Amino acid sequence: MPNAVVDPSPSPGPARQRTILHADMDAFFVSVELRRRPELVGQPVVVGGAGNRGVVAAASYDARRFGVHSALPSSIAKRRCPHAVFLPGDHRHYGEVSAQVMEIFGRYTPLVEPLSLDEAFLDVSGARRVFGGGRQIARRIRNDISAELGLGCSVGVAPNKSLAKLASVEAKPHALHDRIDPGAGVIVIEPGAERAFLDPLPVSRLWGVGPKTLAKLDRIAVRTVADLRRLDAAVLTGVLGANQATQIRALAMGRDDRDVEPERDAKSIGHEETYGTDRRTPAEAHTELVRLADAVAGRLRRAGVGARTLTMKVRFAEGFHTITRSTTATEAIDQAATIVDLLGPILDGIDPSPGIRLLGVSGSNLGAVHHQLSFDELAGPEHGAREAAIDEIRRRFGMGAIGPASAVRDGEVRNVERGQQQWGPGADDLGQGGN
DNA sequence: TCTGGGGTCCTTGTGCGA
DNA sequence: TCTGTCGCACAAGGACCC
Repeated sequence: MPNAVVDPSPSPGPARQRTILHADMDAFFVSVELRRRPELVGQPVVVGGAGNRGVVAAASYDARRFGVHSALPSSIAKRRCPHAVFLPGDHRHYGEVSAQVMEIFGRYTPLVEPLSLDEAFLDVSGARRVFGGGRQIARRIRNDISAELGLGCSVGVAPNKSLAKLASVEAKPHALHDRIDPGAGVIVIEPGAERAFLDPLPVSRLWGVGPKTLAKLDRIAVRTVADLRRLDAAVLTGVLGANQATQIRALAMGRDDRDVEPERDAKSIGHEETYGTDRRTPAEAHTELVRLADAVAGRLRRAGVGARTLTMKVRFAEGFHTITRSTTATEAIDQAATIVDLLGPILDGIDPSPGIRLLGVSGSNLGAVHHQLSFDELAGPEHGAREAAIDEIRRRFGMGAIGPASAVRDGEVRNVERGQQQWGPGADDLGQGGN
């Protein structure tokens, strides 16, 4: 089917009735794995980090029946469902399948805003005349994804993003004790039916209400969206602050005027790693910093940007305590050595002996890089030529082909690659102490 | 039971110049 | 010259999302 020809320009005026879809793949990572391994269909399957510090990325509905869900520590998941099959996950493959899913979305509207690999908002207001109403389009998308990719997808249809997202959750399959409820697949919230849909929902379902906010609301006996809507605005502001109070009150009323934004520039690029065993010496910590800086610099160059602000994150083993330290340079940076030069002294000021379980580096304040030659560089090879050569070698031979000398262990380059360790350290991370 | 990685956005505190 | 305050930028931390 050719790409849809629709008018992407938003009509002026608040009275315009929008039709927003939220499409969300069902147990995406697991479902993709089951396509490759059909013999596992019907069994509890978990994708995630299998190491002692890993978490569950996705659980099949058969695993969810045992109380296993995403973000659950893998150690607990194994206890709850010892016979589950654990798979390590394949971020690159999920990215490829995700692109196919997004291509299907794009057939119905150019206004597709991906939220992650497995979900997106679609503004189909301008596509209704060509493809039918929101429900019709939602069904067609589900059919396309099922027929072409063999995957399940749930879709919420509503006048705004927040409601569409809530509707897609309601449309999803549910794991019950004795069976799996397949769910409606598509749920439509018609204009005028917003409050009837919202009122009975628990407040925790609203965007922006996490564990902390939920606890605050619970203290003032606000448990459902109806409770929240009826609450005096001044009381809510007193509890949550003006900004958050205004925001979640609007959502509780069914109001959300955010547009679907197809293209959003990244605001930061970063990497972080949790180690299977803690790093306890300055030398170990420095080695990890070099690896992370190398990975972040590579991604900055690939994105064609540099970062002015560099932030280092350190999480200590004891108490899960985390600190961040940042520094802002006068110019945008995309070279690993410069990142190490800037963050190294900060790391040197932190005592690793209590045990560092996670180290992270990220760059923000992104912008164009204006390369300037220093005296050293004038004396040495052409500036940027070394990094360009490294990037080219990696493009042709893979990330492990070349890397910082300090990242070499047992004759292998231990580079950091995006998504490589998405769900925690592997069981084989033994640290470097004494190696 | 013990908590990943990649992000965004917000709040609060502080330093600084006008 | 001293003091207050306003706005801004930045740093750090926290909450939240998938």
